[in-house]
Amino acid sequence: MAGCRPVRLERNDTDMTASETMREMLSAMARKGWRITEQRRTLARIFAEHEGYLSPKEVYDQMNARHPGVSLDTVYRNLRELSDMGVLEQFVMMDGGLKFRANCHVRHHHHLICLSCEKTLPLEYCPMEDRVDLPGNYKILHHRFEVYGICEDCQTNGASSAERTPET
Amino acid sequence: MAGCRPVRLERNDTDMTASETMREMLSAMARKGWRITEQRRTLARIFAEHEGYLSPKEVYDQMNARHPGVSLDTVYRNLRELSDMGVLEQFVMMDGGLKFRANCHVRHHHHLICLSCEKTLPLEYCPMEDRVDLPGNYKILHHRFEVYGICEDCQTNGASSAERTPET
DNA sequence: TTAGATGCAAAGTCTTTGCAATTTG
DNA sequence: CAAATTGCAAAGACTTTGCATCTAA
Repeated sequence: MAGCRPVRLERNDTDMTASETMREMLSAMARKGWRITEQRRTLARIFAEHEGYLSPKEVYDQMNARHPGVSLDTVYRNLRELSDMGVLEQFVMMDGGLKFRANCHVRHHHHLICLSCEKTLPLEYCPMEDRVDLPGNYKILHHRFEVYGICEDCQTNGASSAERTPET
Repeated sequence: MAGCRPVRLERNDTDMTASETMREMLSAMARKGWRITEQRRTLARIFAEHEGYLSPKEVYDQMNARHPGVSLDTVYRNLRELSDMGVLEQFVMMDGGLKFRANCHVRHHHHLICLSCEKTLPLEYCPMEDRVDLPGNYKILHHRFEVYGICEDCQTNGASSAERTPET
């Protein structure tokens, strides 16, 4: 998907188009034996076309715009199930809010996240690869690395609307 | 505080004792013009004596044990205000749950967190120091780096009680 | 046809707020 | 004493659940 290209690669080196992404999402659902309902098709389209994270509410709003009448709980159900099966990445923002995005599973990476518009840019670098000096007696299971900032567009447009200081 | 020593230093190289930590917390409150109530004294003691994170509910339980009759909303109020003023570090766990700990403000660092008992070990390493190749057009504001695992004690004791897979 | 998906309404969890009563300095 | 702090109860935000109805395969 568009938001998934590694930093400093040209735009279309490894990109999937939105429709490729959408096809992938739908076939993942099908592989799981899911029925492809109108809503799920719409859901897939929304994430395929959006680079970055969306909150349940934002997804709900976009669903309603394109496919009026959906209910918020169905959106929640589908988001949860899709992230359980790895099609979406779930994410807890620093203020505790939930977010989802189409999963960039090309390779392990981290994100640079715009605090204003919440678009994300992948970072190829992973601090776990060799730098960290970890105690040997821990069984290491996960890690988390994110960088937060304001992207160029948002700096220019003074679009500080959604900008907020993370609470952590 | 005890949990604040950097990895691989001997236990008492840079430690503050619990009572030193407590004194610091109380004087920070006083500097802010706060009244030192029994509850706040108890709160300070709890965090001074605990290495690692505590949820609001855990704090509430410990408060009740030592000083019966506190109300949960007062605990929330004090936790929020203390972390606003930097005496406590607030933290959103990967499942969205809030946690607090006495602030190790000795120097910038990150944490290795046990998923079972939630004790934390500070990591001196910071990925932002030189390694990451960030785009120049972002205004970088924050970052977050945590490593999750199971500590030796919890591996030994099979104390997998609280162990859960983070949802992110 | 029928198992799976949805909408509705209700319940749950966690956190915050308003206000009167209490306590600290 | 005066102002800050607390407890209580209620409201809020967000998410999940139960169940009858509907629908994709």
